[in-house]
Formats: sequence, C-alpha cells, structure tokens
Amino acid sequence: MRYSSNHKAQTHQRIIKEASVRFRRDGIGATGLQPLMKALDLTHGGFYAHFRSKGELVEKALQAAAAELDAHCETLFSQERPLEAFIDSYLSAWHLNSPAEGCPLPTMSSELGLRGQHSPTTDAVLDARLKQIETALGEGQSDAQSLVMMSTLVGALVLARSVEDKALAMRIMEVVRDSLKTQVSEDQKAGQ
Amino acid sequence: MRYSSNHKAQTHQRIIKEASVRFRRDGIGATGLQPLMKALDLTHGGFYAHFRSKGELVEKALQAAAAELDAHCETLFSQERPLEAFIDSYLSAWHLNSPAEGCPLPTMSSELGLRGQHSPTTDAVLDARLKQIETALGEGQSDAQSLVMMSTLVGALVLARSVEDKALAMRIMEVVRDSLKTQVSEDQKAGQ
DNA sequence: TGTACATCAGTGAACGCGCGTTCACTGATGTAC
DNA sequence: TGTACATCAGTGAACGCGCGTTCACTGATGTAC
Repeated sequence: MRYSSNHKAQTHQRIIKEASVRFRRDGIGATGLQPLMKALDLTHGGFYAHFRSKGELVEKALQAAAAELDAHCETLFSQERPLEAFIDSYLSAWHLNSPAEGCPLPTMSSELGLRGQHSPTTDAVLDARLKQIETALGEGQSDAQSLVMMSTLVGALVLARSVEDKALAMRIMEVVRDSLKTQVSEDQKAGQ
Repeated sequence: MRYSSNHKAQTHQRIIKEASVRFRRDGIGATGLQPLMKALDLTHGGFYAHFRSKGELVEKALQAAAAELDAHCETLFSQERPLEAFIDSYLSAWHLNSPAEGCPLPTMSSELGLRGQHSPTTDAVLDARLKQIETALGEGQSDAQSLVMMSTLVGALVLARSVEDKALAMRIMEVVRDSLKTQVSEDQKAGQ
C-alpha cells in the first residue's frame, strides 16, 4: 500500500518516539524490536525500511530524548531562578517515577558506556546539559561547578530510583536538592 | 563423581565470584549462565545444583560484591584522613577502568531498579556504604551529608564511565574529587 | 476523464542464535559390611 | 584389609522462547498516457 508523501516520515518519528520511551523505561537490551513495532500497530519486518539496525535506532532515540529534554530545560532556564528551577525539576517526584520521559543519562548511559558501544552521542547529550548549566551559573563561575552539579543530580536520581524504600528515595532527593540550592546561592553571593 | 567434603562449597563460591565480576562488567541481562559456567570449566546444567535461579545468583553476587567493597573500605577508613582516602579511591583511574571489581552501585543499581526486580539487597548495599561515611564524618554531622556525598560519587563515576572522551572522564573525576574534599575540610572546620 | 503501470511502506514467515531451565544420566569417592 | 553399594556434583542433550535480521511478497496510491 502506498501512503501520502509524509506518511513514512511520520512512522519514522513514531518509532523513534516509542523507542526513546522504552529504552529509558526498560533498558536498551530488554527492549525488543518486535514488541516495539507491535505497540505501534506495525509488523517487525517493516523496521528495516526505516533503520539499518537496532544500533542506529538507539542513536536516534537518544538524540530525540536529548532534544526533548533540551526543550524542557529551555523553559526552565528562562525563569527567574533558572538553576533552582532546574534542580527542583531534576529531583522531583515526577522525574523519580517517570524514567521513560526523563533525562536519558541515569537510565541509558550505563548501558551505553559498559559495552563497547560508546557512541559520541552520549558525550553530546552530556555536553549540551553542561553548557546550559554553565550559562545559568553566569560569568565568573568555572565549568567545574556544572560538572559537580550534574554528577550530583545524576547520582541522586540513580540512587533514589534503585532503592526499594520509597521514603528513602524521597529523602535522597530532598537532601541533595537542599544541598545544591544552598551551594548555588552561596556561590552567587561570593560571585557578586 | 563425588568430591571432597568442601568441594561443592568451593565451586559455589567460584560461581558467585565470577558472576559478581561479570554482572558488574557486562550487566546482568547481558551475562549468560552458559558462558559463565564455561569460564569456570563447568557445564551449564550443573548451575541448578547450586542456585534455584539466575535471580538468586544476582542476589548472592551483589552481596558478595558489597562484602568485598566493605572490606576494602575498612582499610581506607582506618587511615589518617578516612574520607579523603575514600573519595580518592572511589574516583580513581583504577575504579574508572575496573567496573568488574569496583562498587556495584553505578553498574548494577540501574538494572536492578528499572525492572520490577527491586530487591531489598540494593537498599542494604547503599545503607552499608552510608553508615561507613557517617561514622567517618564524625559526630555532629547529619547523615544528609553522606547521602549527598554518595550521590555525587556515584553520579561522577557513572558519567565518567559513559563518556567516550577519556580526558573528559578524568576531568569529571578530578573536579568532583576536589570539590568533595574541599567541602569535607570546610565541614570539619565548622564542626570544631 | 479513464485505464495501465510503477512505486514502495508495510507484511509475515523464516533464518540462526543464545537465553534460562529441566532432566535422565555418569562415575569417582565415602561408607558399610 | 577387601568388596559392594549409596551418594551426589557435575554432564550434556533437549525444552520452548524471544531475539535481531532477511526476504519474497502485497496492494493502495501516485503517475503516465
């Protein structure tokens, strides 16, 4: 069956979108192409009309997730207290329970890093995030601070998501949130 | 063939040891029982004379890795500057390149947390690590600081391991190491 | 405007493969007589 | 001390399953005449 001119491009994007959700939620290895295509009311055979391999889809899905997050961060960083908004958003109950729609770093980076897979895309995602934080930190602040902040945010989310005790998970996020915000305001005072 | 009385216990431990290495190095899902047993010059069928399932091995391997790390931390925490030694050790070039023998939190927790697997063992591993840090922090310090420190350490290692740029990886570890050590010495001054 | 044809996104069976798990079996050793 | 037997850690073939990937095919639509 032949479809309207932009039909294929639409399907292409639907596959990427669904993959970016499943890779973050279930992991890359645990996500099968067959169930993925079935969820979109397609058959698995058609996959290879869109991508050369699962690996190519991983790249595209990671880029899509990063772009999604970039857009979300744009709105946060245009607020009055950009860094506080970013911290609150990153360590929120919503982000804790929505790995499928959140930052790909805590969920996908370990699976991409451990294997020989090591794509340049992971570096690009992290770079983009760091650049945004640096800009928000303002002048006079070294980029070292953004590396420390990003490490703390990612680590807190990884730990909070991995513990079974929900109260502990919330406590991890709360104390890290407070600590980072205190540090930011102190740095801003010192910078003035 | 029947073996000497402690032979089975020895094999049992060998399986756990090899699994704790492979789970951390390759991930739990990507580690097959067949190759694992073959590496120990055993056949895969014998596995079920030792463990009820792969899941049980995951638990035992995680516990073994945690115990190993506990022992290593004991020696660090008996040094003159226990926290500095712990930070340097956690964010060392060796730890960056040796996930198989290092802390199981950065490598295994995401895989354990994402699925419905969520075993109480993960919580126990984190708890043990936190307890050690709290003790080293000394009296008057809240356990909030140990949560923040552990988050930062885990996050830094996850990020450093996931980026392709080796120089960036070393830089992440370096700036986080410096930041944490500065904070520790400041806290100790304030605590006196 | 009506018909013949080419296109190609998507179909669905099939490929080899490795997975976790089961099970009837082996055979060297410890134990009983 | 010598023989018969029971034990049981480990063997290796087989199970069903889902994986990533390939490929000959379909059939609705856009295009050419």
